[in-house]
Amino acid sequence: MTERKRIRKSPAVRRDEIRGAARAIALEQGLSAVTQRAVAERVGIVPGLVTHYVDRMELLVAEIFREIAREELEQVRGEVAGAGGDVDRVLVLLRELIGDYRRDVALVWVDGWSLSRRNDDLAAVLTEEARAWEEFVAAVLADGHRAEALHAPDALALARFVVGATDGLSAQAAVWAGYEAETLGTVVRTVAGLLRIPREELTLRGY
Amino acid sequence: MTERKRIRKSPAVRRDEIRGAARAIALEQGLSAVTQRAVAERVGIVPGLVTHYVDRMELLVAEIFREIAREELEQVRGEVAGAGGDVDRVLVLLRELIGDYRRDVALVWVDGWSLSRRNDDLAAVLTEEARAWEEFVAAVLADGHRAEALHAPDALALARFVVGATDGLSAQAAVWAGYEAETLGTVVRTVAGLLRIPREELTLRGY
DNA sequence: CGACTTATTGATCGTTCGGTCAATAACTAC
DNA sequence: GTAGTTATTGACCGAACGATCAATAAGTCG
Repeated sequence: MTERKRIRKSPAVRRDEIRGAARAIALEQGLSAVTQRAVAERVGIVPGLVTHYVDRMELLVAEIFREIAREELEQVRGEVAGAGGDVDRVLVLLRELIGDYRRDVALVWVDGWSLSRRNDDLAAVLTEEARAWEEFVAAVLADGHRAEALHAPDALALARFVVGATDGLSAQAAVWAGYEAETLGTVVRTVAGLLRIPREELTLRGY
Repeated sequence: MTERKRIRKSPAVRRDEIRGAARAIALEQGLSAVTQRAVAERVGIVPGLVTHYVDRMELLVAEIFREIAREELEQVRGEVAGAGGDVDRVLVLLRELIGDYRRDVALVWVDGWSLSRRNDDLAAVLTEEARAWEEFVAAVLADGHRAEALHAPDALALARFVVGATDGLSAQAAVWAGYEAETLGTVVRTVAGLLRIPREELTLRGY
């Protein structure tokens, strides 16, 4: 019925199609749904062709995870860079992490944590990306500290706390969504207090 | 070689053996390793016998998760109940959640989050147990608030924050262990600040 | 001791997974 | 137009999953 002529494409294009399909599946149905057959069907090719372009499926999953994590980090990085002062940068960061968090991406992180026990490639990528996040947040905090807009003597330790806490909170929100809004305020106030950001800075911004 | 006489046991005993094996596997190798065959081999029976006692495997996984989560909650509940004052109860709670957290249990929670997308029974249990945790933490905070030992006007919102944050932090620690100790101090100080517990209360306890 | 209940086995089914390979046909280049 | 390169197919493996069911034997009870 739906038998059509086989279309021959350049390896580069095919590779992109496969990675694109894998990425979409990961975001829509989770990392563990990224299977040879699922990717093949989405691209409209035969399963065997996927492995022809992908050494091992485990590796593809790991690379797709990296792609998604990097994308998110760069997006937040952009938002934060666009913010005005040092305090604003921190507040924008928190809003991005909690308020405007992306449910699909949060679920991919959860999958990553769970799968990394059996997928070594994924485990390696996971720690890399987590480190990248920590360093980014630490840099934002350190900048604010240098500018004396906030108090963050040990920026890295604080960053780890912020990243860990927000990860957990977005994971929660992702699974039983419902109270992101009320949580955002609590998180912002908490971290702001930790950073000794003056209370009036928050109130005049509506937190 | 290892063929031995078949041993016939009472349904109750067999059921316990199966649940025990499933629990051990979940803690040692993760929730997704709780399979018909793995459980059967561990008990020393044939795979078919497992399903004979267990309706559906998905349900067994969900029930095992509940067992593990409840166990942990009750253990922490006990520790907290044994603590002296209201402030101490909160500090003990945090120590249990972050410092003395159980790596295997934290990983089971991560697995649960990830698997619950495809296992509805598990998803239901997961939300139940998460609610139980929230309510427990909220109760501890509310008690402290009533006793005027700390400031927690909206105990449930705060509890959700604490649970979410500690979940994320223990998940992190579970995967790339290494900085639990330094994290504990940060978390304790953060939450203590949020609860407006006087600083001297912490210093004289060594935080 | 013999009969009955049922816990237990062993065999089997259908599905999905990752991975391999010869055969084929679509483009390219001469 | 024709030959050659190779992207693509289709047909396979073996392994692991959940699940079902008749046949069997262990323990119990009269």
